[in-house]
Amino acid sequence: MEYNFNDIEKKWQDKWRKNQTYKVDVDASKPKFYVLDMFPYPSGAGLHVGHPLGYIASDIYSRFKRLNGFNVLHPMGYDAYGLPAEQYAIQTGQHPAKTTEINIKRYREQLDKIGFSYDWDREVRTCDPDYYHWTQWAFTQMFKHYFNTKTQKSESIVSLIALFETEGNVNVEAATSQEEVFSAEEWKGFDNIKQQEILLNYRIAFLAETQVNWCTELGTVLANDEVKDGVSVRGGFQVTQKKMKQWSLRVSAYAQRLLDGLDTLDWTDSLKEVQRNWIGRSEGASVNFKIKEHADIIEVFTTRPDTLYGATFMVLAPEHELLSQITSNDCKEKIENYLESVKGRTERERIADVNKITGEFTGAYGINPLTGEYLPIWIADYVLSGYGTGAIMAVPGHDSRDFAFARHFNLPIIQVVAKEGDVPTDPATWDDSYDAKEGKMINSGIIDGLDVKEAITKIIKHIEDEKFGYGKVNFRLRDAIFSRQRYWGEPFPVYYKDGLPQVLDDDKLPLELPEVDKYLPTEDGQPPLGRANGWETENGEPFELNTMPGFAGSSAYYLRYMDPKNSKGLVSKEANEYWQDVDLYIGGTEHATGHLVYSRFWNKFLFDLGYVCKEEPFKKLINQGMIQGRSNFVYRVKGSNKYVSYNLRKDYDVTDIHVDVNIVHHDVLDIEKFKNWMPEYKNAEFILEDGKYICGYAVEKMSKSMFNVVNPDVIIEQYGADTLRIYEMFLGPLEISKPWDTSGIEGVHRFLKKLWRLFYNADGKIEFSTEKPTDAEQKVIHKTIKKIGEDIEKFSFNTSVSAFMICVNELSDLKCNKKEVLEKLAIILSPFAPHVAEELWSVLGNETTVVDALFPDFDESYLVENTKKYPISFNGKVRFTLDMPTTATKEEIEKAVMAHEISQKWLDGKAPKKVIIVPGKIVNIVV
RNA sequence: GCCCAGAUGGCGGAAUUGGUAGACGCGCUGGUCUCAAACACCAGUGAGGUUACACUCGUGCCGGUUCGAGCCCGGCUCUGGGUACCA
Repeated sequence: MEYNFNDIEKKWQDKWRKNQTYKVDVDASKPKFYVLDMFPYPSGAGLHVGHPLGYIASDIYSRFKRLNGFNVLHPMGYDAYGLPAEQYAIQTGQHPAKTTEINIKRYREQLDKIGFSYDWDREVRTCDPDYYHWTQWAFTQMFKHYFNTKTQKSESIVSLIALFETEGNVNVEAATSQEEVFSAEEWKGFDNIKQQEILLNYRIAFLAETQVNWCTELGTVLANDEVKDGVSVRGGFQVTQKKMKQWSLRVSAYAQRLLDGLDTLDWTDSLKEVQRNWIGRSEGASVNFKIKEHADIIEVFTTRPDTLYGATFMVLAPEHELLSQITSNDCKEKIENYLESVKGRTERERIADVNKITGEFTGAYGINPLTGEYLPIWIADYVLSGYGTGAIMAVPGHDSRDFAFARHFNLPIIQVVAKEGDVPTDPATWDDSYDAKEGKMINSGIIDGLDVKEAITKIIKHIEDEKFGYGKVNFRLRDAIFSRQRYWGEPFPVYYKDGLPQVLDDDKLPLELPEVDKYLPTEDGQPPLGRANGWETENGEPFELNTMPGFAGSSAYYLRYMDPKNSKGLVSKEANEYWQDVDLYIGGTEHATGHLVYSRFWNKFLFDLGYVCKEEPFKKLINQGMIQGRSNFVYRVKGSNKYVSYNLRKDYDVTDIHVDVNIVHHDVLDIEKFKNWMPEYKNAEFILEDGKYICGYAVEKMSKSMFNVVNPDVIIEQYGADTLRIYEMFLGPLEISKPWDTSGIEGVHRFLKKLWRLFYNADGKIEFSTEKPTDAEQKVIHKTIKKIGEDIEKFSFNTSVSAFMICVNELSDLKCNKKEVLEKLAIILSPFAPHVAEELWSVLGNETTVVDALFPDFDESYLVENTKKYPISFNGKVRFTLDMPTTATKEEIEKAVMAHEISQKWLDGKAPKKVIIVPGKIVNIVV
């Protein structure tokens, strides 16, 4: 029998399905292992060969763990809500649920062909009411809790109300936007509306005014990356900054815990670093500045309170709330002009434009609390309203942005820190500020002469004693805006009573997404849900019109997989306590900040409430690299329909044209296929080299427009899923980006055919021997078992594939057909090539599936070498090799080396200066 | 700008973490088989050099440490990714 991969793969996929080979359940008799892929958004384009890379890696690891006796949870599902489906719905009128369903079906067909070991009974879809029931439920829980900063935990809003009733909010330490202080008596005196407004300031899920990029034409809020040059990327419509009531999640409350948790995780340092930067903890002080001739106070956050004596001006964000009150009459016009000029710019644009220094003087002065000096107050868009207090004290001597600003507007610069050993110089002569946090304080009153660290401690104490500020830790991490003006997302389980939001009771969940006539905003600018008929409670209270964002459904899906059919809760206690957390999570780097911050937050919240037993959801995480496309080009001679081959193109004036990589083989163009590819090439003429048309190539993003997309289905049809799986791994290290070039796949395919011939003789008959393997055969297989086991644990799958090739090459050379050896080979190969391994395992006479076999142990005794080929080098250059017994002593080795004739040549009669012998490694002789 | 990762044959990539650079595969060259092709198999393949050896050079660039550096240290160049005036 030939290696007929199509039949074999279909046969085993059917059997696995029929026998429910990959179904898993809680099983206390076995240790658990949870392997998770980042679930995909099912796009209309289907999968290309880049997508399954991570899935194949995780599948190999899952199968390996199962062979080692673990009960492996390895599920898959779909992140089914998303913008493309909604856009398509707007264009075609088709319900996004319908197109999503079609896309999912296509994804499933493609995934099934690759032979994954997913337990499909556990599939989840974020758009399924049985699933988003629990997304909505989690939201209602967030509505019903607040974050106690003293205990660093989320606690019930009911307990908060009890506190208010006994002592007001004076002693409450909470993550809140509430500023007004009230007593118990006052609280009791407030009416229900006032009380609800106050509570909203404490809830983890809260409604707040937020600055958003509003696009009137599209009737929606846009993300920063959907806006460019003040207009929407899609459509080019005007975008303005607008304040809107939006649901937000108080993610920032968890900033410290999100930071601390990183230390417990087995993630790469670079990924942890990205998260740390995103959370952005900084220590410093909050300082209050009085304003000349005004009662108001400007609160400022600084990480350098030590430089307070060096502050020479202040800067407010253009959005600062005190701006209109403090602006002097003669400056009003200029300030308004300035505000007009920055209005259209998004935060990202303001930040990105480093070279353009803009700002305007308000006419007001702050008062330095230490010196009583007047500091002119400016506004500038380099100060952001979303960070700190939206106001800074500017210390141009020791902050490079302040320095640039001071230079540009001719503001004074004072030196207050001098580098150890340096004499103070005139800042007017400086090219840049001195930002380093080291040196001695000068010109600094009570902290003069101290070094920076001491100065910070002392000045904070002073600020606190004098009551114009306090030491403070600030975070960059902001609360997550949770409202979207879209149709295709989870509806909020929220209705409005007297204009105030209330959440639905648990027994009213899920609140299902209603039908609408069009997927567009209403005429008066309401979100699409404004079109739904009867979108209100039984009592006529209107439901929320916004829907939830993409990250809502992906924040707890790993928990749902543990218990996907549970109608009583997100996950049962039993299932959660068994599966606990994700042992291995594989996905792309693009989720390094968004998804991985939000789901950690979500999980910590559920942990506080006692619904999950682990505080961190993803123990180990690996980012797979991107598969890039490898594009091919043809070269058209300008002004003609003639195409010149790659190496001849220099003699002509040519245009590079992308050509479909699927009609190019080893960079040779299939001319007939090219002529039929598009009508314009029908009558193309060619200038060939050696009778062939050679194409050029380039590594680019894999995309339709580059004609370099390769579909896994096509590869599978031609070479089989096992070849695809192995080739994807063989391309290079998992974490690294690398180009896809179908050319190399034949080597992998040849390897599988060669493997097949170890089992089948020249007549195509299965033939194996039950005799004991020879030592040479044992050595080959045991060496491979060892290498494969180690490589899989290191996720070094490309080197495992080489090891398999070497193993098959060596067994072929030995003409080995011993059952004992072949059987072990089938098992260790099965995670990589499950179909062919299963087939070969079964033809050896096994009745059970190879999936349930035991990964063989290797026997060290077969691996012992008794001779070592020593490289003998002179002055570090290898001149010859010498076989010595591994037991040889240094003295014996030296004697043998010195006696060798080539040594005599290199010694040239001289005595060696030094002889270095590392037993088992090398010999080096210094002459 | 900052952070992270990387740079090794014609190509994808190996290298036990300081010890024979280029495993494995692709491609290419020659050969066997075949009427021919495909498949398969065998041999060769970093550059220079030689009939063949010998030998010389060689892991982005410059310098250093070491008996010995692709790997460690200092400085630079380039590429990819992330991030963004975060006070």
